[in-house]
Formats: sequence, structure tokens, C-alpha cells
Amino acid sequence: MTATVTVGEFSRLTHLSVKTLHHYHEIGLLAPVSVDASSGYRRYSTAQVDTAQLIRRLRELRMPLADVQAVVDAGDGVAREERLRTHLERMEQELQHTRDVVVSLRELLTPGQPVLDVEYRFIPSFRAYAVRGQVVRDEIGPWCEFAFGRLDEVAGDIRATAGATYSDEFFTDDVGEVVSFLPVAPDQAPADGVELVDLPGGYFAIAVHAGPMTDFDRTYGGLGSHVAEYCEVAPGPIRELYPIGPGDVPDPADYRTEVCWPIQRIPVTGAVGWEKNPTLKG
Amino acid sequence: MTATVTVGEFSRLTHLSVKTLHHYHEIGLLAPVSVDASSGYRRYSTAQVDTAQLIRRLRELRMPLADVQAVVDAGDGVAREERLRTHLERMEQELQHTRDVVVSLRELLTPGQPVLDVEYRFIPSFRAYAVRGQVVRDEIGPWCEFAFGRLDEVAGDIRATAGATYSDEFFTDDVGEVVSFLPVAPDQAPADGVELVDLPGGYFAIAVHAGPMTDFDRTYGGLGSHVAEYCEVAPGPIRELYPIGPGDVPDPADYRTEVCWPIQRIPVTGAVGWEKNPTLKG
DNA sequence: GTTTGACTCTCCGGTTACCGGAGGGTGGAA
DNA sequence: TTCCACCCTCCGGTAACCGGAGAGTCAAAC
Repeated sequence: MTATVTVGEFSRLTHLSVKTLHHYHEIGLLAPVSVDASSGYRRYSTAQVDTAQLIRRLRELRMPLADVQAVVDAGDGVAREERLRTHLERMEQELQHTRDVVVSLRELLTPGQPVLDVEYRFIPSFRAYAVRGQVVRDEIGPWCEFAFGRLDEVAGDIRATAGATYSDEFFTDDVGEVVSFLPVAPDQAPADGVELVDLPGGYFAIAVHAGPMTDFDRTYGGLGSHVAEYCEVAPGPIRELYPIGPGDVPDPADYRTEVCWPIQRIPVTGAVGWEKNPTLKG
Repeated sequence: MTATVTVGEFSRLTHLSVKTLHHYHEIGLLAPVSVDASSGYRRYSTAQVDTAQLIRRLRELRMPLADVQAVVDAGDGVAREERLRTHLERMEQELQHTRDVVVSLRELLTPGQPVLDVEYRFIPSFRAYAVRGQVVRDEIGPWCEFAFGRLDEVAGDIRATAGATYSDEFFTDDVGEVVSFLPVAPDQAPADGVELVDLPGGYFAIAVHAGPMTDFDRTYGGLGSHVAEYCEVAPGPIRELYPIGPGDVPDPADYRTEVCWPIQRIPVTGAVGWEKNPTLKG
């Protein structure tokens, strides 16, 4: 019913290169049915063609070999379907992100650079419910969903603007501590599943980012450049406030995010506790 | 107008990790404005933020760093636009391919495996116009366009079925000789830009592949398995014939491709010069 | 004035999914 | 027997960085 063939032949059957077949053998993903003890020659069965084709397709969809392994091992059942679905969903998300980036790139290259308003503000210390975690940069989306989901559960009728602090390492190492918080009254009772923390007060240079997060780095660039030029930066994590986010409006274009950059003091450009003015090209 | 900042700070401005910035410095893609001679500390200018953001976006679109380099060096002009367009087009093609593979994967996993008809045939030697080249596997599409384009130019009113031979290395090494050919009369005059070759005759096991090429490996797997089980394979490259391809019909679903696997002789299953029968699960 | 602690530097090795090639054994046909 | 195509196992390299070690640096605090 089935015959057995050499690597070279199996390569022609499956359109996988010999190097690739060697590799799959080495990592145990697709082992030949037999290996000659003295010569080391591999022998594949024609019955393995199906598996090879499955692997090939999954690889064409850029699925990591570890996941491919899992799919192959899963046999044809619910587990396999599940893994495939997960992967396809992730691809779909990536695709959406790609589309967003293309738009953002177009905007970046159009000459008319928008102006960024920076304002200075003193934010007193306050108490907040908080969820803390070590977060990898590209998992910030899921993390926020998780964290603010949990905060929502304990929020009750609190109507405050939520936010988060991002440690330096989050930016410099692409992984670091993130603290998502929801301000509460000083006498707020503790709640399960969240911490009760006191965020320190201080001066901040603040810029508002309107629209989806694909352009977010531009606001950071503008604000940070401004701070570097006109202010003395203070230690401590950058904060973001989310006055209008998902959960408030459906369209990302309507989101509003405030980026708060800690500074030592308000630079001598105005007088009062805060001012809104010093503009700067993004 | 512009201030100068440390790596860590620049990392926060641009959302590029310090490691990444080091790397970009090393390869000369984004060098800091100054490097302290004694300490080696890097200093970036806030004016470099724009470039960094451009790079970041291009990387998010998976553009290779070499191409990013080229885009950045191109300044904002036609050359830059051209490079971007090229990249976006390639992404679009990849996307289409991905969609095809998803469909193909679904089919592969549906239980009802189609039956593959294999027929045996003796093909006498014949003369042909030919275009020869060393081709990398994933550039086979453009190559065919090129080769058959050239063959079309010299074809005149020849109405023969074009084809191609694929060397073993094309499969085993993902790069090898491909000879695209168009059969002509034995007394055909030579023509510019193409070779005049004689293809050797012999026995072949032949299977017809209907539809787009995404599933092509399945026909190879089926035919090759069949040959491995019932035939003695003969040396020489595999041939493909393209009775119905692009240029004949618009929809890839209507394509027909014949895969011809060289064999020593017709196995003792029938009697005559060819037979159509031995079926086999794909 | 020094000490601390955060920040920075340069290697060096590892990651993923293989490719290229060197150096050398095998197998079947002539 | 001899040839030549095929096969083997290393070893190193690729892209675009990440992780960590070991060591130097900077600025503020004591």
C-alpha cells in the first residue's frame, strides 16, 4: 500500500527541500520511518506525504514550528481546530494592524505636520485601585483589556479617568512594569483582585493624543522632544490617562489619550500653575 | 531648537528599544549625532525622532532593514515613493497568497480526499523553443511570466501546448534549472532570444492538476506516491505541461496542468501504450 | 568628598528556520 | 571496478535583534 523513498524523492513528493526535511527530522517534527543504521540514509513512507503537506501549508501561513508540531501532534480533532483558529485570528489581527500602519505611514510622509499642544500641570498625589504586571510591549493591548476589565469589576459607580504608568524599562527593553490604575477616594476600601496604591504627585508636561494608537509614538516624540528642549525631566514612570477609550466610544478615531511626562518644575515660560501653549512640530 | 538626549531617553521618545537603537547604530541606519570619545555614550538629537518613526513604521510593515536604509537614504522624493510602492505591492501579493493557502488548508483538512487519476503515456522526443534559467523556488511565478512572455514573442502562429522541465535540485535545493519550452516542428528555424532544444522521449506517469497552483503539491504527492508504489522511476527532470493556463482563461480555478513523472516503463497493470485508471487517494 | 544607584558601554552567545558548503561515505549502473 | 549521483554529518552563516555578564559613568544624595 505504501512504498518507501529516499529524502531526495520525498522532497519531490512534498516540495520541501532536503535541508528542510533534515531539519524537521532533527527537531522531531517529521521523522523518516526508518534510518539505515550503517549509512544513516533516511527512508520516508509515501503515507507521510499528507503530514508533510499539512506542515508545508502551516509554514506558508508563517506558523512557528513549535505550533506546527502541536497541530500535527493534535491529530484531527477539536484541539487541532482550536489551534488553527487561534493562529488565523492572530493573522487577522496582524493584517488589521498592517492596514493601520500603512495609513499612519502615509500621514507621516505628508508634509503638513500637525502641531502638538503641550501643557504643564501639577498633579497632586492620589489613591487608586491598581493592577500591576510585567508586560511585553506587543502584548500591551491584551494586558490593558485584562487590567481594565479587572478594574471595572471593582469600580462600582466610580466615575474617574483611568490611567497607567509605564516604567522606563517598558520602553528601553520592550518589557517592564505597567501599573493600570483607577483613581479612588482617599478612604476607599480595598477590593479583591486589585491593589490600593498611592500615586505620587508632581509636575507633568502633558500632551493629548487624539485618534487611534498607531500614531501614538508621534505624540511621544513630540512631547518628549519638547520636554528635552524646554524642561528638566524628573525621575519616575511616564503616565497615560485615558479620558476617552474603548468602552466609551466605538471608533478608535474618537479616542483621547493624555501622555504625562514627569518634569522637575514648570519652565519659566509662563507664571501660573499651568499654561497651555508652547507648541512644537510633531 | 533641538536638544540632545541619551539612548534611554531617545528610546522613550521613539518607542525603539535600546538594543534596537544600538543595532541601528552598528549597521549605520540611525547613528547618534555624537558619541563621547572616552565613555562611548551616545547622544541623539530630537531632530532624529522623525527618522526613527519612519524606520519604526517600515519595520512594522516587515520591510527588511536594507530596504529601510534605502528608503531613509532616498530622502523624500520619487525614489522613496517608488520603493514604498514596491514594498506595499509585495505585501499585497503575500496577502493574496495567504488567503489562497487558508482555503487550501481547509480543503486539505476536509475528510473527503479527491481521487487522482494517473495515466501512463509514451512521449516521443520532440523539438522545442526553450528558455533556460537557474530559478529560485519562490520566484517561479515571475520566471514563468518572463519565460513564456519571451516564448510568445517568437511563437508566431504555433498552437502547441507549452511546458517546462524542473531539475531535481529545483525541488531538493529550492533552486535549480528550469527549462520552459514550446514544442515546434522538427524543421523550425532558430529564433532570437530562445534556444532550440530536443527534448528526449520516454515513458511518463501523468496526472492532471485542475485549479490554482496553491494545491499543486497535492498532485505531486499523489502522483509521486503512485509512481513510488507502482513504477520504476527513470532519471531526468519532471515535466509540466500547461494546456490551460493564464493567457487562456482568467480564473485560476480553470487552469489545467499536467505533471509528467519520468518512469522506466509502463507497469504491468494494463497492456496498451497507455491506460487511465490506477487511482489513489491524494 | 565620596558613595550610591541608575544608567551606559562592549562583548558574547542565543533565537528561528533554515541555507551553503566542506569533507567524506553509498549505491546502483556501466 | 569504477563512476557518478546521491546521501551523510558537521560547521558556520543569515536577519534582526534579545539577554546577560562584566565593567565603566554620571549625578544626586549623604
